[in-house]
Amino acid sequence: MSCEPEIAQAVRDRGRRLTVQRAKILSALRHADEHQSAEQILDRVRGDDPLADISLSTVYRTLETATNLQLTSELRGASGATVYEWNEPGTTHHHIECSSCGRTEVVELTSLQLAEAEIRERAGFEADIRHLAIPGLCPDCRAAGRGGGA
Amino acid sequence: MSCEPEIAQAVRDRGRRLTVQRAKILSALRHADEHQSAEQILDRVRGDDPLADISLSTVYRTLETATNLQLTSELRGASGATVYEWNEPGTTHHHIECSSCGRTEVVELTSLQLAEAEIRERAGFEADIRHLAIPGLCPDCRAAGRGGGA
DNA sequence: AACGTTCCTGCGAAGATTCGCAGCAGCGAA
DNA sequence: TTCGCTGCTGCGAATCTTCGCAGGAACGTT
Repeated sequence: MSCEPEIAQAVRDRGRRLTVQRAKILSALRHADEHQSAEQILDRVRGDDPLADISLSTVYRTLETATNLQLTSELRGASGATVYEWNEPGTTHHHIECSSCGRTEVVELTSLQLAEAEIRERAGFEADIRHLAIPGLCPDCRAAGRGGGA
Repeated sequence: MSCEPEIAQAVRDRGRRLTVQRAKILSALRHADEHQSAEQILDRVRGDDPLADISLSTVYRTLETATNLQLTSELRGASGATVYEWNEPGTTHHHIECSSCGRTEVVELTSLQLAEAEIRERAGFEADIRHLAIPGLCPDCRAAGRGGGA
């Protein structure tokens, strides 16, 4: 894919080594249209190149590294599933997940930028609120009276 | 402890059964001064009553149930640790966690209430933003140039 | 106080994620 | 182009969390 040089650049610019494994893992995630689990990413890598034999540990480690480098985001949903997604630089969006049926929706939230400022003031932390998993109740489950109470 | 009737009430009010296990687990968490892992809660239960033999599965299940009932909150930090805490009714606070050194800080954030309204408008979800784990960089690590870039 | 219906629990197994170690490979220097 | 340092990978083991099943217990009813 044509964007691989970009990925390579991004990794090296941050002082890390570009390995074939990293290139393939990040490329697979980048070209996925939605968030992916570690296992799904590995399947994609193998689909692109059946000879690629990358271990699952490496997938986890690469994604951890890339998340620290802010190339990707890691979302640990309340349902227990951990998924990853590529960060389009400069973009922001949040995942709201129904705690009753598990459905997730992607939303852009401008009000969260205020929270970053508030955190900086109150705790001195430099918060990174670009991609958050927020629990909630979807319209259907709310209408059906699920969640919350009995 | 004197508050056990309260816990019993809270569980029964929500249509669930009050078992000795639930009472002990929730009581242990309620009296802890900070968030606890499942293992730590089990240790506390055993500390209070060495005869108590509660399985770890039950701790996990009880906390899952209690979280759905909004009696407790579950925080899955970016560092991978999952911890639980008792919800003081009507209170709100957020955990900000340094992605470099792992230190966490508790902050009250009023600006997040705006986000609930924004989510309701844009996605129709009823978000529950009372206890969130937010990634960030603590002042020390920021000063030391850790995290973020190279 | 006894009964029956469900919900809960404990156990063991399965699944998911992280860790430790030895060897390989990327990248800068010569 | 070759060399060397150090970071990265693969593997297997350890840890954490969830699941499925069979038996036991809570609560409403009688």
